[in-house]
Amino acid sequence: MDKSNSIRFEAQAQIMKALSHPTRLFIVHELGRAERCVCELTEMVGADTSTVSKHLSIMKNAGIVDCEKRGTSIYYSLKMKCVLNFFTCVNEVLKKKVESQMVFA
Amino acid sequence: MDKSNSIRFEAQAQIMKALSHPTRLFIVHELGRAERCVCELTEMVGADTSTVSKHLSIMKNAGIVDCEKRGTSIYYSLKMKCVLNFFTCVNEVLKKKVESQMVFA
DNA sequence: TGGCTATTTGGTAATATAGCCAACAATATC
DNA sequence: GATATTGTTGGCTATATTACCAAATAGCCA
Repeated sequence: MDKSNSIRFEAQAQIMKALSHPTRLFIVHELGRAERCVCELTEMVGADTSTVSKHLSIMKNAGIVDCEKRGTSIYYSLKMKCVLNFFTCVNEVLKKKVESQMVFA
Repeated sequence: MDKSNSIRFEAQAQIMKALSHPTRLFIVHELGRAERCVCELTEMVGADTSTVSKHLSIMKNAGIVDCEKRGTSIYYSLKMKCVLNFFTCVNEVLKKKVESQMVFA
């Protein structure tokens, strides 16, 4: 693994990491439907505002979401649209996992 | 976020987490080209065998890779082929990030 | 100005992850 | 059987992540 590749894999890993938390996946899922302000997401997630804000900031830094201030609120939107396609792929893996585990049930 | 969705997001997050480490991404990339035994991967990665073995075990549990014993060695292969497409998506995000950071350079 | 509302940031404790070494298991070879 | 080769697992330490609370910041409106 040479240096430039190692840098690339680290950058990719950072994006994947930003997508590796249930709450963040929920938010991505929700933003795939419509943009939302922090307070709406906070309500939906059911956690502390600061917690949700931090999740959003992680995804913003990773380039997954974008935000725009309008009035009092900050509206977040999904920038990385292609991630939605990937969920199909992830769900297939999950389906296979469930099936293979059924063998032992 | 109702209960069944929360379970689904957690399951998805586990798969994403298994893909959130540079070394594991390197391995996925490599297995996308050809199957490899642990010793080959260990050599390529340049870490302890136990470290590589643990990375592989994490991905195996997640359903991302598969393994088969042949002769003395255990060959790992990529089960979740669709992940390779996703890298295109991730790389686009990276490209956008680099471009947007250039504005401030 | 002063008080709201919306959001971010810092601090902290609990938990999870990563990597190395050592020990173990399985198998092949002499 | 003894020994070498290939992988996995347990133990340990260092580091990272998460979630909450409290405090700071920003903009709006009376």
